[in-house]
Amino acid sequence: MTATKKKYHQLRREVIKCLYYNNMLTLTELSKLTNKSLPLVTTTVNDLVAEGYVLESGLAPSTGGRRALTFLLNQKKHRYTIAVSMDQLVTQVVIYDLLNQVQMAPETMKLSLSEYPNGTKILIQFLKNYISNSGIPVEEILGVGIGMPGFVNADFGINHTFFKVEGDGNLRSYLTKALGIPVFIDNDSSIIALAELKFGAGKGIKDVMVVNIGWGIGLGMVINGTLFRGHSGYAGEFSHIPLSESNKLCSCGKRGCLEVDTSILVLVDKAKAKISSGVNSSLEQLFLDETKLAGDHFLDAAKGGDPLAVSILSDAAFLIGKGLATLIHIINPKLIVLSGRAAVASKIIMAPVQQAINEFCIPRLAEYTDIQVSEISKESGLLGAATLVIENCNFN
Amino acid sequence: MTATKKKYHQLRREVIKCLYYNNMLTLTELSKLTNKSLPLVTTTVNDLVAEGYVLESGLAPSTGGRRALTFLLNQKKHRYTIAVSMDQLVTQVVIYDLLNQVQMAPETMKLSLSEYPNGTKILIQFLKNYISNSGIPVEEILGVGIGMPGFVNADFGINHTFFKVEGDGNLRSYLTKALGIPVFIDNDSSIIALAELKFGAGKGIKDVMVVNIGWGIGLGMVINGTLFRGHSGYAGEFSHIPLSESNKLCSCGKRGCLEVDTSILVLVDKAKAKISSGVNSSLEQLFLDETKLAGDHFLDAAKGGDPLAVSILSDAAFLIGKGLATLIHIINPKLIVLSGRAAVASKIIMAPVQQAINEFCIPRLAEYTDIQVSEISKESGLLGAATLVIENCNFN
DNA sequence: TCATCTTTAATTACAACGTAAATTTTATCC
DNA sequence: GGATAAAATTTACGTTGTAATTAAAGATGA
Repeated sequence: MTATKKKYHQLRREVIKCLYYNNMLTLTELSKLTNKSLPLVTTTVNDLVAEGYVLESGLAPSTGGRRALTFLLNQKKHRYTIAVSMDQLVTQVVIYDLLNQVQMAPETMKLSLSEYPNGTKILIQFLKNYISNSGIPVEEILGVGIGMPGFVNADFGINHTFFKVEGDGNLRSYLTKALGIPVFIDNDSSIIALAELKFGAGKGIKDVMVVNIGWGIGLGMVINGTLFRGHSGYAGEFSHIPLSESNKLCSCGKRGCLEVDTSILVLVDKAKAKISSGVNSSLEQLFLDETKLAGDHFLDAAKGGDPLAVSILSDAAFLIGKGLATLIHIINPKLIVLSGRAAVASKIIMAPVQQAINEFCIPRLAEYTDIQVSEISKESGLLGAATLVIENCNFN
Repeated sequence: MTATKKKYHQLRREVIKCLYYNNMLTLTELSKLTNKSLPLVTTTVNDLVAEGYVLESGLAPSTGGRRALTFLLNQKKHRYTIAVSMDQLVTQVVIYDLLNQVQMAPETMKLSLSEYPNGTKILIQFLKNYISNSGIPVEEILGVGIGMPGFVNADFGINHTFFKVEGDGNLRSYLTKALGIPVFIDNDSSIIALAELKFGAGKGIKDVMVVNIGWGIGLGMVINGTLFRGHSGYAGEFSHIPLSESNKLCSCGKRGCLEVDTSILVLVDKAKAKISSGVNSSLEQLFLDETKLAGDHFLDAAKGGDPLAVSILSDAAFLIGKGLATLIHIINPKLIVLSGRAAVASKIIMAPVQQAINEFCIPRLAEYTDIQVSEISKESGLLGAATLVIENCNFN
């Protein structure tokens, strides 16, 4: 392909992405978002309309002069993304169209990554079933985006922690081959940060830190408006910074890691210990119901005001706040978003986090960083995975 | 000025900067460095040669084909930078030409920023004298670059900690007016990072952290190849992260700050306390000589192997290493450079820093980050200040 | 030692792109 | 309802980039 043609395809992709993130745009807006001239954007959009990728969608409301034509992505072009969101215990999949509308009810599977270190085949079968049940032809699927825990190098497509594969160790190419669809993988916390950046509280903000409070503590970093991964792809290893005074041994082999005192799994253990030592709590009953994960029971109880759960969660949130104080000192971000499973208990988390920041941050720094709880935490794993596909696929 | 002319001037400036950083370049190299086409770079360089800014400098050694013409900046164009490097106690100034060759012996002045909170006038007089003694006409001076401690917003030209000025509080415009030369200011640690990025160990590396170990502990961050300042300009407040177990109160009002146990001023106090409690040390004699700062005596003693100084400095370095472990977890940089006054005692510092990193870092992360002691620490404050001018002036 | 081939630089021609002026369309004001 | 103002398109032209061409140097081999 000639250099000129490559450039053209690049702009074509940029235009599609802009419409994906912003739904409906005028030519002037597209020109500004892509940093390309209006004449060039105009011809590119015309081509995309002719191809069927983009639809003309009536006139924009007047802003005092001639009304602009608006454009949006065409659902009837039948291009879909498969979004997969994994955590330590649960894997979820859904299929979206280009407007991020769900095409088939999401499916969930329990898959404990530490129990099934070679769960790759289970994952493949799960995805194959889901895709074939959807009835959507493979050639209409742009790609499969997967957010997963572990040390993931997104560029090379390797997960150094889970889903080890034989040969070159390249999980992405292995899955791509197995499914017959382009697969893109990234760390779950990076994926959540991507979702916040494009669709959530971080939209349009340059420096955003997204904390993923779940079975572990993760951090996705947005710096200068793009996902920051560090020199070798492992930036944001927030959960193992030396911080806590606790002496408990972490899975990483060190003591004092943030994760040891703040992951929801640990909080559940703490609650169980308290209960068996005689403390009364609604959790005692809830934990008997095994149709739901203990961690989710715990969060429900905290949200419902159970004193034990609230107390344990508050303590953890305070420690996380202390970690965030360090982050604020180093990065000076505009915004910190609290997300992940624990975000449902937003009211209980916010106060101690803010309190810790007040206590451990220089006031001048603290005042420049907003703290928010994610409003899209329940779907951000899937939305981010879909975004990963859009960012990387070819739109052929 | 039309948009076209602006673009032309931008490329002109880019070419001059590239030659400033790389000394001697061919047209092909310039084209790659500026991301501009060869024809365009060729005409731009020809214009610069005609103007006298750039000199043709013979043929490059052959690489197997036709030999390329090389170009370098023309000293005889008579354009100079004034570089000012300030710390809490000492201010230094020098005048460079475009090849960073010293035009007049540097001058040093003791100026304690905390004792003279309004030292602005002293600084102005000092610089005026130096400039007039140099005999270089003002119109040949491209600008004055100043690296100074404090919360500095380089874009707005404001120092929120020192040198407060009346009115709009804009130190840069105040100094520019007083000196009649464009002035550019930045935080001293950012300046040192800039110097490492352009002339030191960080050359060509994308993610570099530069630690400034001096009267305090500073951090200059290079992320994605450029100086990172954070959302409101205060990124890298490394010295006040909650870390140490010490209970000493920091100047910032908190306890446990890194600075409380690691700044050279504190180390001197520790040494003095030990000496008066009866410990023998060569420092006892050295501290009597007041022609040199106590901190420098301390570093000399450590470098010379004095057991007391070595022991105190090693302990501090270990704590700094613990802080760096946090930094590595969050940023995952390619390189950490240890610089500042303490860099002269590199051999004593390196071992405990590395030890702390081994102890507090996940091995996978630690192995991806190199630690080095700066080789240009003695002049990096001045070099960086000159660079600040080159980065921001107009070359008229 | 000279001719030819290979490699890299510099130049040139042409196509792509951006800028800014001109034109069109719409809304608002009188 | 017409004049005016504002904003969106279109057009024309100048700048920039791409790629082919020419030039210059070294390498190779008879």
